[in-house]
Amino acid sequence: MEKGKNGPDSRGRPPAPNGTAGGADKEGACGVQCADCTLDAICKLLDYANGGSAVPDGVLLRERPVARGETIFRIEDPFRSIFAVKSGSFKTLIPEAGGREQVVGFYLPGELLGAEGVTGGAYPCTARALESSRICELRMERLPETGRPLEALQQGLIEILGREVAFGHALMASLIRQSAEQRIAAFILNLSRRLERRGLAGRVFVLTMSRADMGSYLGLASETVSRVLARFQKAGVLTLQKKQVQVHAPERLADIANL
Amino acid sequence: MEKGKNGPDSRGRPPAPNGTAGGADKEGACGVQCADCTLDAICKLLDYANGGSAVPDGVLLRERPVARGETIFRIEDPFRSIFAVKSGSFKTLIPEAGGREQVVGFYLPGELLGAEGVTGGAYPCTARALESSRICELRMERLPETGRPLEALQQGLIEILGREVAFGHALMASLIRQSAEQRIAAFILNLSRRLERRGLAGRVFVLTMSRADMGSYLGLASETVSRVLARFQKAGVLTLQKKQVQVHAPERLADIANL
DNA sequence: CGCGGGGTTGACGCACATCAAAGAGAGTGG
DNA sequence: CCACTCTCTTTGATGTGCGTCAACCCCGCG
Repeated sequence: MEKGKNGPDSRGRPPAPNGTAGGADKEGACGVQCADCTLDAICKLLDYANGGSAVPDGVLLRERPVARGETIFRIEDPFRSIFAVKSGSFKTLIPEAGGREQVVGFYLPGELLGAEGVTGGAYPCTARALESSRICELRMERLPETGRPLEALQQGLIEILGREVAFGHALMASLIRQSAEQRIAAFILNLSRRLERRGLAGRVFVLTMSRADMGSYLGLASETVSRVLARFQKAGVLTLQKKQVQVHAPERLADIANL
Repeated sequence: MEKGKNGPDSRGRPPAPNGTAGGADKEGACGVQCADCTLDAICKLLDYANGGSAVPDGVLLRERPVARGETIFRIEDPFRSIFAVKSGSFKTLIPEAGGREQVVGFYLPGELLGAEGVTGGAYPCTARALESSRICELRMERLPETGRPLEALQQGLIEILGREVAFGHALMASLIRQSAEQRIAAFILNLSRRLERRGLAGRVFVLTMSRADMGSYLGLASETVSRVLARFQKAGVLTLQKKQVQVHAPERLADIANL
């Protein structure tokens, strides 16, 4: 359980209208620095890290705000860009019969979105913001304009995709065959670790997605998610008030998840 | 219809083999030509396709035989090579608590094994032959010796990994939340299509893995796999004798799987 | 103030895991 | 060539985790 994709972010305030002009809020506390972003290696390569770039405009778009509920790409859209989450959180989903949607991933600050579309020319899923967020966009189709050697860029991509694949395997192993308690324990723990890896708070954070989203992702009914979380709270493993979780005993979660 | 799980692309990694019937494994009739192998683009690039290669020996090892039950790489082994299945079939697995093992993938002729290890420097799972098989091995660490531009090789890798990721998503969507019948129908159908894509027989083939392996992969008990297959047979959707399956009504399978 | 969506909680039933036992090959040894 | 063992498969009986249905609560919003 570990690698990849799912999760919320650690912030706490749901929706700010639009562009919380950063300051008065804790918005600052919940994003990642470039140094903690997965896209950083590529940004640096493009000389974007220090601003004085000779690269044409429009190849890398920095820090665009995205409103809660906004869709940044839709399934079947032609593949254009890879996105890095700078703050906030996203889910990816696949439409299902009957108008339902299956959540296939959650993305936290510092993680990359859309790399799955690099093959096949189209995105295999839809990506939607769970709260008001900020993203960087790397327009793949315009990379050749930069005149940079592609080799290092490709190397970066390979790293990213390789991690996704390995994570996917581990994830499958943890979902299939596990009880509801095990899945949810692993999920919470996973979120916690991913946040900490980026230098964010991993013991106290906000579950930005709905119980139904979690359930869809974990293959459980939202009622079950609710019940299990209540059980965890009763057992003193964590505390939750509304969407905010505080993890008291990560080791007990690990134990439940049988890691 | 609900989740479409395999859609247009359908690559993947489930299981199955094809092959030889009967008791001894002869793998003659069930292999793929180089033209149908995923590694082919890279082989060609190395001039291996036509034999007259200036590339140092030992970079690409061709057609090594592998005995049933043999392990070609183990979890945590340092990453060295990517393997292409030329004939036979493999499973990949992750050890679980309690000595059990979780099957995370099946690999058929023409498919690639081990690409997941390209990141992180180690294989994230163990790969074992389900029957006596043949593989080609591409030693990644020695690629630089070839003096070839890496760009095209990398491009190939990106394609491969991208497909894996997309497939993983679709797979998750199809496993989570589906009934035993749906999972098994989708599984059989997936095998069938993957075989056909490589020019092998997709209506009659051999399930080289055990029911327990299938169950592990699909998140079901082996008894359930057995029962469901029997039910399918009774319904006239397929016939099975021993490990050999004959699919009579792929469209009914698709219907059950709700594709 | 009334409406609607998300969350919690309870009752009920079913699909599937688990336990158990018997049958079918396949490999081994005498 | 025939017992013997071991593994894999099948089939039956029993139990239970969690999905489904339904009611209710809480909160934000128009």
